[in-house]
Amino acid sequence: MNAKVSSTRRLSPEDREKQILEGAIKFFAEKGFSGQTRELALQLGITQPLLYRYFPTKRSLIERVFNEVYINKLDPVWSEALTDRSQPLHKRLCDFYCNYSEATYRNEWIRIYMFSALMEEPLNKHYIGLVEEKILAPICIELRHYCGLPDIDINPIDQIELDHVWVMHGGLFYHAIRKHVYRSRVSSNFNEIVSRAVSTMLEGNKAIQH
Amino acid sequence: MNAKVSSTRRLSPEDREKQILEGAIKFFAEKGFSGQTRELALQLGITQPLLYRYFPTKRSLIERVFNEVYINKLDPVWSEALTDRSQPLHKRLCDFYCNYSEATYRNEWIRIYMFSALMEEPLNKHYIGLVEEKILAPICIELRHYCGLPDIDINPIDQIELDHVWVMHGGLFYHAIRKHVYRSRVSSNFNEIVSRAVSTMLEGNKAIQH
DNA sequence: GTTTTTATTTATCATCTGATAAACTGCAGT
DNA sequence: ACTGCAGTTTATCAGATGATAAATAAAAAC
Repeated sequence: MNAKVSSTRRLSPEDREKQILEGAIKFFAEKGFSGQTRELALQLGITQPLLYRYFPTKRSLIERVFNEVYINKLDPVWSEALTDRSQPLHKRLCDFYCNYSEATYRNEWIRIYMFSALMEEPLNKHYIGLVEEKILAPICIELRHYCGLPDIDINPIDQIELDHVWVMHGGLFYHAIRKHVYRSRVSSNFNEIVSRAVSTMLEGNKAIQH
Repeated sequence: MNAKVSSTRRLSPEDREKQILEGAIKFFAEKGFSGQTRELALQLGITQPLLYRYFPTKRSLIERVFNEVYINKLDPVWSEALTDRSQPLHKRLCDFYCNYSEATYRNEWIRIYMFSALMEEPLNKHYIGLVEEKILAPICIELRHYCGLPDIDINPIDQIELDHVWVMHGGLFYHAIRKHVYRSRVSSNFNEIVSRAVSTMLEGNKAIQH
């Protein structure tokens, strides 16, 4: 039954580093950053000092984990597609959340993100800024256009407007939190959830016209 | 400037226990449960072994923290008021989230909740069950009635329907996560956010009638 | 005022934990 | 087959960390 877990064979430095990094992602996603190097090594089937041949400190390994998980996961094409008015807004939003969720609503991504946020890692604030600038502000603008409200040139987007869009965005993100952090039973058909949430948001906003 | 922090005076056991418990709530909310007893003691202005006179183990202190923060925070009156059809649903939902958020969208509550969820504490699953049963399922029922859809007796509430309501609920909860976990700047006028989210949700659902 | 009680501190333990150094071993080059 | 390089392990350290026992001191009891 494959009892030998890719055991203590000699690997090339590149392979070993990659193996450690990927193992560390899984490990820290599960245990948080206070997880211990010995337990990580055990899980990798190597000895603990070997980690220090590839990463000078535990902290440096954690920072490599951040890079690996968060670098270049937001494709700028997606946010450009958000503003392509040749497509109906409902479709644009559904497509966007389909792509976005596939990239980020993953177990390791979500859990490491929450751990890092609780630990006040700068990663979090940086990422939030990106989300507001590249995703939520564009959605606000498109939403105004959809509802026939004044353009951004007339009055700029304010905090209340941004927070209103955050409710849908956060609500969808929260689906991933429920799945990967709470480990609740959630409906697997996420596209259906997105489609309903987007429809409701669009029709609701059109109806109430604040 | 009150440099002496309620210093090393002798306190009655009740007062000391209360002081430790309240300090522990603040402390663990900030550092997570891997925060160290010596640092907690320092923050309280007492020595570390004194903690062990009042709590046999660190774990027992953590469990007292859970009790203190989460016991009886959900007033059953709120969920009853949700189903009182003599009031318009919009008002009922706004009132509910106003009360609910005041009780739970607090720094210590939110942060300890996220820490405990990531650590797979049973607290979390228990609480989620309560939310679905006492809050979200009733909202689903009221929403059907509001939209003129078939009653619960005809077809029961399914996972998709629950998840749809979770999007608004989670979106509002996520506001508190942004504030207390991410520590982002959020608009302070939460009632306005709630009112808009509820209006949008109600009108949107009426409009699309899935 | 003396004694007793008990809240609190000091001193300390055993284990854990990140990190280092030296020994070992598989493999490439000759 | 021998040699040397480099990937890996064993042994170990120093400081941290949860927990305990004995000593101290403030308040209560007499």
